[in-house]
Amino acid sequence: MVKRTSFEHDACPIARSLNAIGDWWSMLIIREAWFGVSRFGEFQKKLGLAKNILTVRLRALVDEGILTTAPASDGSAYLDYLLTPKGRGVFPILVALRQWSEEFDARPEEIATILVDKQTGRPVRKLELHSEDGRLLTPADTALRPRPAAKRVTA
Amino acid sequence: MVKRTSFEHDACPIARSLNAIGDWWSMLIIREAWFGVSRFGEFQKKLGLAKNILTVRLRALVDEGILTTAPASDGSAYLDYLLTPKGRGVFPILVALRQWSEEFDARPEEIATILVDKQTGRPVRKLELHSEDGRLLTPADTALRPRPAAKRVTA
DNA sequence: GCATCTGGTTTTAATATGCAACTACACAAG
DNA sequence: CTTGTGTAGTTGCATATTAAAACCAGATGC
Repeated sequence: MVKRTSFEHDACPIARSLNAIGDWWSMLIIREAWFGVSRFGEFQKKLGLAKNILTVRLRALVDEGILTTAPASDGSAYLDYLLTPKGRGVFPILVALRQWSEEFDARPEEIATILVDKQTGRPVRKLELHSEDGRLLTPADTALRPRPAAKRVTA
Repeated sequence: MVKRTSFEHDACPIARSLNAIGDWWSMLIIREAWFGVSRFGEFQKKLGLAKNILTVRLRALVDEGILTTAPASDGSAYLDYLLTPKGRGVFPILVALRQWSEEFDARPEEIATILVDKQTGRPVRKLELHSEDGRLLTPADTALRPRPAAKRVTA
């Protein structure tokens, strides 16, 4: 490849996200972490990926501040990989991916799980985008604008 | 790689989504298509990716039903690549990725654009997840459950 | 103290990526 | 009709990244 294109300095926030979590495994690692998986071996077993890849991915996720390593937790002096707030912030992306599959997948019957409201056990609604004043927005109701110049902290 | 792992038959909807649009370029192609880009050369110029890669990606996206080719549109008898409903359905994922960057990126000042409500020009709210009966849900309010057996169409 | 488990690293092979050069076709000008 | 230019790709090759499998070291278990 000569060099995998990096979007680290791209001005598009989507590209920047992808740069951090847009590869095949990172998102799935975050998904597993979401489910409470925290140990190297557990990730490896559940995802079935090669250990060297897992090593690299975990390190990258830690570098990006999406995971942290905690010295221990269950006694055995090994590492726990835990989601940071930034990592937990990926949740809407996971939900969006999930809902896209649910809506458009060619074989939805192969999908094993559904996301439900814990309180009622009923499936959740689709993600909604609202305006500042609370109106439900469709994609067509939105537009992109240049970011306003950074507002200086009043000093 | 011996073989790039495929999640086509994975039961997890997140993995299935990633299988379709989880690679470096596909999401960005969809983003550009969202902005109205439809021609091969335009994609190539805006994204700066190699033409062979673009060819492969576009074909894959067409195969997956995310894009369609329309015979023409502006006169010149070339192809237009247009989003299908499935492709437009990616919008929430794009928004989620964007908002994640906006919230957690280490250098948010480098982000060039913001998503606004067309009507007021004000930034949109964060994506919201609601229960069936309208309560706003936090990640902790949700759980995964096995998909109920497919409901047969009453026949 | 010896085997085994966990958490990796190293080696090697396969695949994907990217660049550049080349082809095919449409359309326009001369 | 011949040449020229722009679009839309394809092909070939060098290199990077990914993956599998073997290997290894320290901790644990017995």
